[in-house]
Amino acid sequence: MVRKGPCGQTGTVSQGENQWVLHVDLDQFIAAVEVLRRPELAGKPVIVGGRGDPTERAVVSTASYEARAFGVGSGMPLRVAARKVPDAVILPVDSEAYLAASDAVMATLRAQPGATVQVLGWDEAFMGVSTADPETYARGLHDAVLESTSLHCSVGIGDTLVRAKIATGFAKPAGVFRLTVENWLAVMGDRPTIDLWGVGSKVSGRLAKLDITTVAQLAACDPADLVPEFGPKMGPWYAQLGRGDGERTVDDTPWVARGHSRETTYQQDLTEPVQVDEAVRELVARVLEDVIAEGRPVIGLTLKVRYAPFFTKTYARRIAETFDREDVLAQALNLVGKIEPERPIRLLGFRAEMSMPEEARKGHTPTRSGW
DNA sequence: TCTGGGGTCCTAGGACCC
DNA sequence: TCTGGGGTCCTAGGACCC
Repeated sequence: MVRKGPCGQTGTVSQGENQWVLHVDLDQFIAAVEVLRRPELAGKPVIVGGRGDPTERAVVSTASYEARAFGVGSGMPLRVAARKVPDAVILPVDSEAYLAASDAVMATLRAQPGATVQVLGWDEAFMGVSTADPETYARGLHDAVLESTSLHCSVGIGDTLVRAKIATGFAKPAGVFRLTVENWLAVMGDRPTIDLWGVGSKVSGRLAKLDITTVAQLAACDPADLVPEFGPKMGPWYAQLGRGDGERTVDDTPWVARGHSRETTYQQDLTEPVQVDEAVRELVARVLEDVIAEGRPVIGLTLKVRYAPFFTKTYARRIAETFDREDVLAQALNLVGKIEPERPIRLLGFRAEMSMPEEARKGHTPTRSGW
């Protein structure tokens, strides 16, 4: 499915001063962590999702290779997955275990000499390294992670963050792949735009309406031509993405959250105002726990409501900086007044936006740092 | 088959001010 | 009495990522 091995590039190193971006991604991270602590699961179809109960409203977080062979993938309703793989082992999500494993992996990456580490999520990170031989460095990285955590990872090598990130897809499983300006079009040119990091089904569809279906076509287009469809920022940005260009520097500035949110899908739709009131109080309390732990004032609130079956509305409000529990709760309950009565509610979410320290505003974000 | 939970950023349109 | 144009703030919604 994905190409493996060396990319066959020839000639000189393209990077000045041997600076490289590596993207490290753990293989089957969640399933691998579960198998580590229950070795008897090795080789079996393992599905992790929700509370591990396939009769509940929940989706698959990760499926092992054995389960994927049956057509199970992330995001699929747990109920459907269970039907596809009748003898699957279905496990509840155990975030704390994954976080602990993640911390061990990241500590190993940071311990590499001369490395700058930018964490992207539980199971992946960018690394900035200086070396004349990035492939050897990458294999050493795989071995170091395996030795310290018993987990396998794949490593993408690139001259930009975007190329390194996409390269990892060709490195899996447990391999190394290099993607630079020199082989970008040869490797990616004929592929559909949706293969790009940051292009999903909607954007690839809108690009197709402009007769842009491949990465090569996107790379060749005039950025200005995309502005009418995508706006002044996103238009040129998609064109740049098509070329694989973008940020080249790995930034290890600590990440500062813009806000915190909690949301819950109810196993039975809420129909009574009393239930809604109670549910919002509970969400607000959970969000405030996180906010108070950070010690930063709240400046905005958003209430998200999914009316059954699948119609979502958000109600937002900017507020005067406050740190007061009762104040936030009162204003949240005020937003509840906007909810349409008489409609069953399947999901409620609550988000608090926090004030940002001026110097942290530039701090990178976990998922869009390379943009 | 019936769709989680935690994030980020962008855009459009209305309100308001000068 | 009716109206331009620019700027900023706010709300709602959309798209994407892990």
